Amino acid sequence: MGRQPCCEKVGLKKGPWTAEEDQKLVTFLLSHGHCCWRLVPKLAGLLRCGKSCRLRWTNYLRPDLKRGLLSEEEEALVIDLHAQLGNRWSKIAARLPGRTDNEIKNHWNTHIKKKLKKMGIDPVTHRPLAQPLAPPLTQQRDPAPQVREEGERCDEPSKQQASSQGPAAGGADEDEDEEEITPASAAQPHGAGATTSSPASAAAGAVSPSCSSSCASASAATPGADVAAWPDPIDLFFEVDGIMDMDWAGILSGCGDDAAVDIGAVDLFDHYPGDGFDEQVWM
DNA sequence: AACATGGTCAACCGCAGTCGC
DNA sequence: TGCGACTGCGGTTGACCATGT
Repeated sequence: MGRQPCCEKVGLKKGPWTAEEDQKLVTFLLSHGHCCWRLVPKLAGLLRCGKSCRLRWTNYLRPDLKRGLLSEEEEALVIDLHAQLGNRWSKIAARLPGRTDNEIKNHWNTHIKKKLKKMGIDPVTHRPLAQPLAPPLTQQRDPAPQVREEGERCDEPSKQQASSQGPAAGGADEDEDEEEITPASAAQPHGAGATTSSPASAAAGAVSPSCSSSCASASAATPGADVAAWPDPIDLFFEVDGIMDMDWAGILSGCGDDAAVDIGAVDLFDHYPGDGFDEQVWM
């Protein structure tokens, strides 16, 4: 369908975002939300395309983001989920509150892949590298687990819970996840969910407090590594979400093309005292 | 100290999916 | 039903930083 580029590429800025741009975007989104990304840059007074704004917001500016390396538990969960879902980073990310698909994807490519290879596991199929295709089912089911057996994984199982409830137990969104098992998973028996749990089972759900610091943080932020208990990321996520329901009509009507809404007066940090949003960053 | 190499991560690109007309 | 607009996703790129020589 002959579609137009997401934005007129002329005159639009590309590349790294400046602090000023970030601030404009955040200020705008926190005070007005976004109705359609296309309009955001215009209204916020940015020379970026909407797509770029969306990306910047979701991958970096969202106040609920956790920064820093993935904890071992999170990593293990990612492996587990990857075994079931394949490269569906967004779905995987959905199970890791505070993490973005981009972040997970990067971490997978730079860290996890290597680790798995080192251990002789094919990061794609989650099976032993040397193993010819189509090994017996029994064997297929254990990719992730192996990882753990190799011992590199967190001595503790904690994350497992997540996994255990993760996809399988998940609930709500499970529906799709379950049916949408990917090639990888295809390769993998799909009972993946259930099975995968192997890891999970192995882990046996006991969240070991011992788990590294990261663990702590992980669980803290991830209420419980317990998916069932996971806050709706959405809940956490926003208060801001409310934003998305704001009176756009008003805003839009109030501004023409060139109209960069006067958002200067808004103190965005008022919305996010503390938590994930570090005011310092902006100053 | 200078250069080369490798690793990491933010950002871009283009396609696919969804929705409304 | 078909088309266009828009969003979301996954793959890829490139800049920056750290480490090694």
